[in-house]
Amino acid sequence: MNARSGQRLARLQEALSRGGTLPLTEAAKLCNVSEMTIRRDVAASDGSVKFLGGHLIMAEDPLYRPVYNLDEEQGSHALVKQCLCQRAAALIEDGDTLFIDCGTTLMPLIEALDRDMTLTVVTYALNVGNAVSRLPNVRLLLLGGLYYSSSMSFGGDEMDAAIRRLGINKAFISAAGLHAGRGASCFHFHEVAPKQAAIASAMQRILVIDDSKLDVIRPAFFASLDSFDIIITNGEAGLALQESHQGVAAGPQILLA
Amino acid sequence: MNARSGQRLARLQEALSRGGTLPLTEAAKLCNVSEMTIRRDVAASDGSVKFLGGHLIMAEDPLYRPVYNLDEEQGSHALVKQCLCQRAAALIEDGDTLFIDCGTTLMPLIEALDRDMTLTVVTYALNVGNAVSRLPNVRLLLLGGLYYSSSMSFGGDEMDAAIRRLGINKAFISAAGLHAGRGASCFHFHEVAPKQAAIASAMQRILVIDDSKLDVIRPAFFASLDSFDIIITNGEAGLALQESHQGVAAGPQILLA
DNA sequence: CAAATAATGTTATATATTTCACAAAATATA
DNA sequence: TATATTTTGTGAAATATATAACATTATTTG
Repeated sequence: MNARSGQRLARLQEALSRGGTLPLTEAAKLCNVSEMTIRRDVAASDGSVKFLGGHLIMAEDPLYRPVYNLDEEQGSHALVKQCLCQRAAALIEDGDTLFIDCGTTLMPLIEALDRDMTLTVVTYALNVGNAVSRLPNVRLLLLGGLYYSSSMSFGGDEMDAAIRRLGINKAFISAAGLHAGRGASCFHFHEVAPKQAAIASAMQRILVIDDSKLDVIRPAFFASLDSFDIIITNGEAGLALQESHQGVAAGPQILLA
Repeated sequence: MNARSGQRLARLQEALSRGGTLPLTEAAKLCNVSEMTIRRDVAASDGSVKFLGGHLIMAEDPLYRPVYNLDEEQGSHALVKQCLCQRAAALIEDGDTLFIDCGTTLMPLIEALDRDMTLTVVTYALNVGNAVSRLPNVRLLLLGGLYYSSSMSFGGDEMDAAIRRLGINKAFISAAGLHAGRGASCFHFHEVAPKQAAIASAMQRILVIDDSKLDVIRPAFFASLDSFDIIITNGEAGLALQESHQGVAAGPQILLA
């Protein structure tokens, strides 16, 4: 990078500082040089500006960008989770206050929310918070605390009490395992308190869990099967669960997506 | 434009709502459809999203941009803010517990953090939380509550007490205005409590503010000039402030970046 | 001022993206 | 259930963009 190149880059950055894009042809005119020279300038720069389709744009710092994860875990079961969440979203009514649990299972639920409904979402998950923060008609209550990157969620002593103070209509709970006898379990112990608090204080408790997690046990148990009003699942194992609960008055309603 | 197309577009707009670009391949995966379908959706849309070099971007039309976009503010003084934050980062020591205020001013501070230091960061800002959540050596304490999209931060009754319980070494505070007589002010009233709590409980209070905000008054005052130990600023107005505090024993130390 | 070096411009080539036309699938309608 | 309609997927052709090699123009330096 030479002396003039730096000056040109500064000029281009200024032009881009308001956002938007600058066509390469415009950039070349602006600096009174050829398009090739602009290309070379950008290539030699620190990466603050870059090319995209013949236009210059400000490079977005990945550090600033919220985690919008379509991670590996989600990838394989993405379709299933989407189906489960569509079923779950149908339960939501205008004005509801929802609790949305951490993990990737319930992310499609946020996408499936009716944009015209006025809702309040309570969560202790950063990924959920990020997604919900973009929805204009949804009030977001993020329960903070110490961040656990393994589950992209927060934990802390006051969380339990904070959740119990809230009037939650519907609690959408996720789990890493569900066993007919032992109940629902998760990987991380800090999730237990908020999950239990949500189950305890919500009017309606809905477990959303795909069939790969049925008949599975994970280190931290947090609720019995009967703690839930509705369990939304799928597959063979889901059908088996549904049939075993046929006619049982007290237990949860099993919905297959 | 058909019914599903609208849903997909809404999802894509959400993914793009904070700026940045989304590769067509990612967009297709996100919606579980082919790239061609995404192309058709975008073509049939009202123009709020468009293509550029195989990536989706938000159209620069201000009509479609978020009502109150902090990104714009960030761009304009990005270079200045980076300098200020570099100066600020030099004050940080291994093992420190830092309070980082909301807004865009202190975002470059996160970038400037020494990756080898073990730190704890306390914040009530979602954008700060997102950025810090990616740093492996930094413990993140995000103070949650009701989300205010205008400042990308949280507010709530318990925040004040929560902050006062913490042992904060250094509080990095931002402001929308600083006036020699009236002190520091910000736009949003919900920021007052956490800012004041941080100032009250921190060992060292550092105000980071660019010169465009000097001699400016904003609706919510939160601290007098003397509340700060260090003020990091720049420019002519910064120099004037520094000279007026020359030899004053009690007041804050003014650093120019 | 001429040789050497650096910077820029031009052209051709390689690569990627966009468009188009049609086939396949899904959905709606009779 | 069969038929029409809509929606989506695929691959080839057209277009645009990115890269690389070399020619040209400035700039420096002895």
